Amino acid sequence: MDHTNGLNSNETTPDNRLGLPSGPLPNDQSLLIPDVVMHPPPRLTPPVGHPSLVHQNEVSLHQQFQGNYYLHHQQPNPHNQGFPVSSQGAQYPPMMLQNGNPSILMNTFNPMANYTPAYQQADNCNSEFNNSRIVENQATCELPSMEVFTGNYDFHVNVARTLDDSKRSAWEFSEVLNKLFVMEGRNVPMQFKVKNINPSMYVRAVGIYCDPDSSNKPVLRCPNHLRVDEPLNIDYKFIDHVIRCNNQQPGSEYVTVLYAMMCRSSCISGINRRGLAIVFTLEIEGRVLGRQVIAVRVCASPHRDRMLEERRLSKGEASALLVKNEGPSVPNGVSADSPSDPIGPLDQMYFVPVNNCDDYVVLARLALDLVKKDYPEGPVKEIEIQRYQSILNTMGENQH
Amino acid sequence: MDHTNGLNSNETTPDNRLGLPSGPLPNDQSLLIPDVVMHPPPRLTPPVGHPSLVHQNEVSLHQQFQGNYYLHHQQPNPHNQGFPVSSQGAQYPPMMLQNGNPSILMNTFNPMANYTPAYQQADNCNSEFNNSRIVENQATCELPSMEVFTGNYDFHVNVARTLDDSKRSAWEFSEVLNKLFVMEGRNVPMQFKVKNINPSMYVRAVGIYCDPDSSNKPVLRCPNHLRVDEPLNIDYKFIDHVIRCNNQQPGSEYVTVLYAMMCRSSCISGINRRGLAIVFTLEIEGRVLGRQVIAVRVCASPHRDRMLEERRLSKGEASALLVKNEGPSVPNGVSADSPSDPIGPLDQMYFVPVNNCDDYVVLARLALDLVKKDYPEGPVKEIEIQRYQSILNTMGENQH
DNA sequence: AAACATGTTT
DNA sequence: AAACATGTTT
Ligand SMILES: [Zn+2]
Ligand SMILES: [Zn+2]
Repeated sequence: MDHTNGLNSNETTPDNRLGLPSGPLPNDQSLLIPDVVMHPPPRLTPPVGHPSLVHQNEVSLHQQFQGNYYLHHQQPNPHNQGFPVSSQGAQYPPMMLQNGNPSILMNTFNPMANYTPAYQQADNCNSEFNNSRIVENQATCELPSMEVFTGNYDFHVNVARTLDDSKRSAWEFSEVLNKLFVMEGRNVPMQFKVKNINPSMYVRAVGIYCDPDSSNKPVLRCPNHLRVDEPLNIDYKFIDHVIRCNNQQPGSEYVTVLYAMMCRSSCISGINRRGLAIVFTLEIEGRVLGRQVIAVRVCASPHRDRMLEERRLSKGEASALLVKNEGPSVPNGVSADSPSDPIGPLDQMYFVPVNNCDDYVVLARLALDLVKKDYPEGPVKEIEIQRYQSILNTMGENQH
Repeated sequence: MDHTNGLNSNETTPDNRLGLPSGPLPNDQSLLIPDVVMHPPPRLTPPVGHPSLVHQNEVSLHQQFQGNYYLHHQQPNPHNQGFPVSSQGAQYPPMMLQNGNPSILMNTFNPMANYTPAYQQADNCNSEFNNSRIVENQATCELPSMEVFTGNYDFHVNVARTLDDSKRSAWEFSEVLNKLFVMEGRNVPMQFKVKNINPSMYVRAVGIYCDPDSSNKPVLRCPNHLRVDEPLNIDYKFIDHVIRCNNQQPGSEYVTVLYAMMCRSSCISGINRRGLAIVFTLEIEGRVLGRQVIAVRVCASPHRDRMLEERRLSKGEASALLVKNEGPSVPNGVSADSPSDPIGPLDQMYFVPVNNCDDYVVLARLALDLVKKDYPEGPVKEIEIQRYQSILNTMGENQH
């Protein structure tokens, strides 16, 4: 099925109709809210995972968050969909270590991905964050990938267990369905694990419809919930985003981020009973390092509906259900690597930590040479070459 | 229960929030759409009904619509509710005979009614119609009366029977419940019978919640249905009105008007499952001549829901249902008169047809004298005196 | 028309 | 938690 015809659609977003603030680039609504102090990784140990182009130390997850670092919280980033005034309810709270060493970016970039040049709306960005790094990318494109891969940073997400063991708890997570059942507007703690965390990493959360007939459409709030007089819409810029990131909590084992779903799965003229998933991507500078997907149902009775769906699954009726309305129940199976490529795995980024300026320059020059030698001619090669030349210029390579 | 505190509420209407057109008098959205040629009454015969102040001929209903006359169609008239920017989803298609004889208005006016001076928004009015006659009145006040009375003009309304005898017809009418069950947006023909029709008469339709806790609130469309990109909202001025009058059909027995309900009874943030009724008032110059009330449920399955409610009624569960959600099931019982008063029945208007200018003036002078003699001192008396003096001025009473 | 889906009331 | 209310799918 070809969904690229969405490029020619005349879709408009309700925020325009309702006179919500829209800048010259309405698709980009990136936001950074004030930082929260967290802990940096104390030491780096050799990495595990993809060997190519990687020279890096590893830090165990137990040690990962023991220092002080900032966890930046970035708000929904709509994607560039190639047609006017259409946005996506996406959220990506970036995790940033502020005291990281300088690193050389050894990047493999998927030339086939729907990559959109970075642009930002200044008024959506917190000045403390170098938001030029947060870009539209394949995670926010018209048809975001739902392929799960943990990547070299062993990216995992886990829904925290609710403390309410009654049958009226605000959320329940079905392991067998890999599906979150949650009431509208209730915070759910999501726990992210990342090995070898880097200061520039962040997690992006993008809502996507499971049904291929809808998965090229952005997940936006319904007209009812868009009412500007809704208490929860006051003093909030992204009232059209279904996924809202409410804050984040530091921890020693993982980073916990609170997400709330601001529409029901049944919301009329909104999600409209379509199956929904959240795609979490671990990213750096717009490159996807890992991806996790969780199906979500936002409903009034999470317990009842979870029981019904699990019963249906066990009765073998799941296939009909999942194919039609819910989409594939987001297999928990994980591939450690992203799709392979002549020049190495795509869509991933690796970092070579160095603790002095001279070595940094030496490694950057080597990386530049490798790109010039190994990359096929094309825009990707040019971008990568520019990257290293920019680094070398900055580091005073111009001096001699 | 005292509902007058609604006067102090800070309610606002969604049309303001959504930036819909709102004139300096947002409560008044009177509209007249182009006239439809119908038939005038061929002759006048003596009247039946309330004797006081009535000198008039009667025309049988069979003869009533045999000539040519215009049936004006007027759109929802919001009421003045005594607080800012609140409007009511009201509709009143006026029936006007264009070739009627001049008449003296012998009016009894209820001094206790919440009468609001007439004002109009020029751009809402069809120029062919003297819209200064269509006013805010007690039918559009904060707490419109739901008392049924046929009045001296024997005002009756009847829901046309659907031609679709399947169980999926667009509407069904329950006689026992006096309740219309209708799908959203589907036209329902309402048949109005009026004895002794006068060219200035019209029918107003106002939606009202049956539950006293809500009956002082206007019946407005929900945010979902207010979307300006809804096809049915294009080129329509009153998208916030639940009751839409789609046209009217001449007939020899009665006037048929098509009404469509533009929200479901279940619409979130709108009717929100509250019981609803339509109050039809036969009026002239803002005076109420008769009133009929029909309960309405706008739903996806009119047949099923009618059966369920009728079954509930027969099981004696109706009382609980009706009191709580549906309100009194709008008794079909009818009183021919409106509440009595020392100077005669209130809220009704009678017409003395005369076929020459001189007699018209004589009768008007007599009416003036009667008002001066019998009416208690007060604003009502002043208004009535002004009315007759205005008539006499117009008829050249000034000449001598 | 019956079964189902899904929010609300009891 | 079960029953009910009410839109949708079969
Ligand atoms: Zn919603
Ligand atoms: Zn509605």
